[in-house]
Amino acid sequence: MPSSTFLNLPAEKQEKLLEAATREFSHRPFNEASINQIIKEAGIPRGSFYMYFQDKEDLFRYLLKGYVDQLFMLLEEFLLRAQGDIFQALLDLYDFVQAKTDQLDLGEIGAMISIIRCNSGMQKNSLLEMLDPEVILRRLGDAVNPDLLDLRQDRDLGDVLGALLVVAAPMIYTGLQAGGDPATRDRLKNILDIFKRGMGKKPAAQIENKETTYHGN
Amino acid sequence: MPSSTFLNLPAEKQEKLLEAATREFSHRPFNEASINQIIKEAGIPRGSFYMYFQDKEDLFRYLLKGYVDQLFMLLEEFLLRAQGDIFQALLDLYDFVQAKTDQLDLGEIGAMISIIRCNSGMQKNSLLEMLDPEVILRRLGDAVNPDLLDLRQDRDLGDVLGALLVVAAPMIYTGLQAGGDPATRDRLKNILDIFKRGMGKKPAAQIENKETTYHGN
DNA sequence: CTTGAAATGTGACAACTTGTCAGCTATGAT
DNA sequence: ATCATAGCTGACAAGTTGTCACATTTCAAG
Repeated sequence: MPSSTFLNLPAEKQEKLLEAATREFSHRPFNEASINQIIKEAGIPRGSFYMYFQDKEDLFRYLLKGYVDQLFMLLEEFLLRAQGDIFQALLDLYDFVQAKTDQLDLGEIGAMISIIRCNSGMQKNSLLEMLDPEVILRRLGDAVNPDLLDLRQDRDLGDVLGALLVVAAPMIYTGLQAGGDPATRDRLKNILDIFKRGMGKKPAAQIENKETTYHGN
Repeated sequence: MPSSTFLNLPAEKQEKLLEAATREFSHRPFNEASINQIIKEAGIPRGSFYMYFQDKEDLFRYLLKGYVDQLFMLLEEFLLRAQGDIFQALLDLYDFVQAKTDQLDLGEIGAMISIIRCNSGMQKNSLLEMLDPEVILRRLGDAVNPDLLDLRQDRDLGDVLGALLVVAAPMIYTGLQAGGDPATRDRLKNILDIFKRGMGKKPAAQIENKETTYHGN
């Protein structure tokens, strides 16, 4: 978290730093990104930087948090449009992000995508850190239509949303990396369908003997 | 990947380096871990280190890969014991890892747990990187009993296993961090059950017996 | 206005870090 | 005994980070 000192700064100065940071983090992965470079470009002295943020990680998280917030807002919007159908909304989000990929320079989402892409190696899943079920439930719970889901306990909505996002999030940026490979979208769709119908064998087709054929693949 | 030079080294010397690295990485998170410290402790000169590994990340990945391999082997073993029931095997793996937590110093798994714990901040999910569906399918495909699953296309087994591991893996080390909080195990069990039966609303008539084959404890 | 204490800004600095490279030594084939 | 090859080495340049003593601004009270 940035210090109050930073938040009290004129908005213009804040943005200059944040922009410089975005540029740096979208060109070099976290461990290679240089505070020196950022402050040089933002035109603030070294000492000041450490007034504002604890360290590089502090800055990185703050930046990413902002972008993740935007993603959540997008997902919320898609949920509303799809009448609370979370499966549909996730596919819509995938398509939206994918479309933005081709026009990277367009606004905030583009910047986020660059950062994620560039940090896909070691830091790839810093994003996933933010997928805490509690948080998800608080943010999306109201936008989801529970009538479309098979919920049997209070906790189920949180568990379902958590699992969905944990699976969908990596696929969304796998899609980014593959640059719109339709196979990735296909897989996302297939997995969502499997989640919907369940992966356990249904009684109708149940077969009792196990030792017969499951060694050949 | 380490160079062939490293792999040709006397096993004793290799281990000394790997052990030193394990110690370092389980005390400081990746970006703070120091190659200097590692080589000092392993008693090899700086130049040599760069003969063996490309850089710190190269070493870290190699180390982690070894541990992840062990986890896969464990999961495979649990699969065999559970007659190919992947849901049961994941719960068994959770319990096994959890039990080891209380006795950290016991062997390789203990070391792995320390590293994961220490790198839970920024690098938390480097592990997840290794959860590529293709790899999972190749490693576990044969040990899974497909008769227990509702598979409708060739690709479904890979997609199902991929999704299961992506969801279960973070929960397994969330459990680690919480130090055996029973709520985490409960949640894992609940999510697995939801996956089995499906999260989409069923037409009222179709709801039938669910907990037949699965002996949850 | 003046004063002075609190908040903020600053850049030189010490203590690291990393990867490289010119030259060293061991190995083993001829 | 020779020599090429592979492996080993540590001093080094170029970079990194976080700190701290000091400078400057802000602003309320006298």
